[in-house]
Amino acid sequence: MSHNDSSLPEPDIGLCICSNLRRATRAVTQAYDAALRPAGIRASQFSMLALLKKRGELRQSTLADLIGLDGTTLTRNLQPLLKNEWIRIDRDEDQRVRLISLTAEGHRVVGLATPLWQGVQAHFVDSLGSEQWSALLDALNGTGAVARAD
Amino acid sequence: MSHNDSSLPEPDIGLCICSNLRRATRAVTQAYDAALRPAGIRASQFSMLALLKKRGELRQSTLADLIGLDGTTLTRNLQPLLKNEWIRIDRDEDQRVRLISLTAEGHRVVGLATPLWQGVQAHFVDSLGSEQWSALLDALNGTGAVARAD
DNA sequence: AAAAGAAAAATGTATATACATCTTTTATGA
DNA sequence: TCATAAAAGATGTATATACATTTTTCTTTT
Repeated sequence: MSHNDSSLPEPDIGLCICSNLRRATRAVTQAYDAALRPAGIRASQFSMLALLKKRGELRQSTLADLIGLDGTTLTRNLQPLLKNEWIRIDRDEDQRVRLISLTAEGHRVVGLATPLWQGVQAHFVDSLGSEQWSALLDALNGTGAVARAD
Repeated sequence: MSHNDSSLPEPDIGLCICSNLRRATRAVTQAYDAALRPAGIRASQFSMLALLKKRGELRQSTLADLIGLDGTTLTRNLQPLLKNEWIRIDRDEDQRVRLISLTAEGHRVVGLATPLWQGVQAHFVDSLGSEQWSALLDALNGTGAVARAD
């Protein structure tokens, strides 16, 4: 068995906020993806489409801000949605701007997926209990705020 | 502005556990990646190398379990570590099994990265406060457990 | 000992993610 | 007006992620 090079106590990597977040996110994403699979949509895609349904047409950069996604990542993430014809991309008067909106197919898929989302979401909320659930959302908001404050 | 197709209240996607987790994880990962950049290593890579340093040689499948990573993902994630010669992959007596261990370079990089990790981790813990910090870790453990219980 | 089954990892394919840089278009300023 | 700067996206490149399937090796069963 190997030892530390110094006599200082090694920090506990097991408490790393980043790796704990990433591990939990992998597991939760798999659960949501599995629940949404009958609708042929993934969790990350559903969050974009549901936002477009709620807010209507959005600038691409606004969509990126709202989801907290790097702009270049959003450019890539829109491609599968386009390929499935769930969204439409139009130009603004300002020719630099792209306006994203749901197609009829997109509305249909969100409608299909929404009850599936409700089911898995309710399962998590019930299992956690509403107090740990809201503690989680609070902690995530706080943690994200710290990260973005840098 | 578009309305719901039915008169049922629309569920609030803003409270989706999955999308909130994913958003926070993106932001936090960017902060940890930025902090570790001077050592030439990413957060997800650091968590693997730090685990190997702590535990010594591990079976590939054990490593996957410990990080909570799909086995096929780990196969891919090991490639950059191999390319940088931070790890070595040996065969067990059982020729199906791969044994992963740190090289001298790997130890060196972990040593370089550890104080950087400590810095960013301390920043998050301080900013959150220890109570919200432990609430976060508890909630993440609970949530991950729910996800894996399916 | 040969066939069938199980375990471990790799491969094919698709999506998600971000940094550095580039292109296009609009706004500004001398 | 023309040059320069700024805004909005797209592209090149690299990593991260998982499902379905395949390959290799070992174990079990007959």
